[in-house]
Amino acid sequence: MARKTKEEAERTYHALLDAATKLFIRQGVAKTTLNQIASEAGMTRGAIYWHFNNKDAVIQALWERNDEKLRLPLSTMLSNLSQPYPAQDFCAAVKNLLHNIVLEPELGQTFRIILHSVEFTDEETEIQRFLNGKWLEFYSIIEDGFIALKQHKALRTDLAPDLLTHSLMSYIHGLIHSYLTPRNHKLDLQKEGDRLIDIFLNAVIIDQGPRIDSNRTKTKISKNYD
Amino acid sequence: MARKTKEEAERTYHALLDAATKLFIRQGVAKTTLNQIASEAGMTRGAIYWHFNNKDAVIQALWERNDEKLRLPLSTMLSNLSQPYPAQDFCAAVKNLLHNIVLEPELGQTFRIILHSVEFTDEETEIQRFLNGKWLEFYSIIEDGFIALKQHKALRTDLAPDLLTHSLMSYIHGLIHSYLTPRNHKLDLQKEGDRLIDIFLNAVIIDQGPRIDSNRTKTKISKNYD
DNA sequence: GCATACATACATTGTTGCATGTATAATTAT
DNA sequence: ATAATTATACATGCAACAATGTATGTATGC
Repeated sequence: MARKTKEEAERTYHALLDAATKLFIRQGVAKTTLNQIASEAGMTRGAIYWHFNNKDAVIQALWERNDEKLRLPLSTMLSNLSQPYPAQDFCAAVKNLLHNIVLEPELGQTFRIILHSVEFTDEETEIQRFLNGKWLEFYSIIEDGFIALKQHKALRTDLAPDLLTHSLMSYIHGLIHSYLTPRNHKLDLQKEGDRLIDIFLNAVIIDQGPRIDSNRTKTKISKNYD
Repeated sequence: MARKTKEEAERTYHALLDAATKLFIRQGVAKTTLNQIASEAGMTRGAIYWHFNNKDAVIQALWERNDEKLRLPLSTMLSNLSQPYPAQDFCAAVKNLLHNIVLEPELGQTFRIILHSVEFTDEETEIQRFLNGKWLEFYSIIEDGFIALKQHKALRTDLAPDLLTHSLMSYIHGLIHSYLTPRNHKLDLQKEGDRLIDIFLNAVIIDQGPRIDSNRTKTKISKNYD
């Protein structure tokens, strides 16, 4: 077929990723063939092999398309912890992360595909290496946040920042995973996300100057609920 | 070939599951063929198709073989919360769950396969339905524990038991996932598991009568490490 | 004698990767 | 400005393998 303009080519690129997302969500990565993806996008397999090397490269591109939607806000919010009560900002940054996933469908779907359909094996694959790199970026961002909190004496615990980072990331991972897993009894992250983050963070960080009881704290910290 | 005795047949059954575990961990479920599993176990595909219907059935059997190692201890511990300070037992039960995963390699490997290699799609597959059922069992066990704690006024928060259950399960899921994911910068669940559970549970449950500072609590609660 | 516990063989299907085709956009030369 | 050239953005076709499911064989335990 005829050559397209650069803009048209980019539109096909995104159409392919959209189609892949749709099919991956519906029937899984393993059961989705490159032919199906192409058809769903109104193309043939030639288009896919032009834009990507293989199916894993599609997944990788899927993440790269949504990466900065998550990383950028978190990074900027956590590196600008305001002075009187930095823990407030830290808390808000984490909540904002969940908000983004809940409010941006494409981001949520991409996250779901990554969480559920990428195998982590002992023989490290390329996409595995890629995702581990991305994970490490987030790890560093959050750890820096905890380190800053520690310097400002805003930590309630004596646990080391790296352990706190593992802990928080595990919690966030679990919450998102629970939210994105199709089950009858699902977690309503939209409604309860802020509260669930409050529970955890109240255990480790100090919200403002005076030590506050956790019952009263809850209403103080969460400004998004009444 | 000749027919085997029942004991021999059961040994092949387990040999097949062992082989599957080994290969799934090394190269992933998707890239592992039934032929490879059979060869690894010193059998042919005929043996697999005799014992299982397909690859998903192998995974399902893998979980069933390890299911009670997790569910039974948790269930018994959480349904027998001792009276003066039930939160202590609750905490111990959760820690014990992590201990089992850390100390029993087969259990950990099985968990890893389930976590990383089973796709959860919108078109619900059979193994998906199976695992969702298992998840619900654990959910109920833990929720019952929280309900009991609430009745004994051992909850520090006014959050509903179902939310607390989601929260704790997400956290545990995240911790285990982090521990079982091959990465350079991994979480040492063996060393830090108890501490990480303490952090979280101290935020929501009351350990014993008087309010205790979280620093001292750590050494009080964890009896398994010194 | 019947069911069991496999091995073996086969057919079928599908998917990947690549090679090739091709029409046009973009670029360069004149 | 226009012609020639080249790179682009796919479509199409093919070869090849590989994996699954199943059907059938078979020797033996029960």
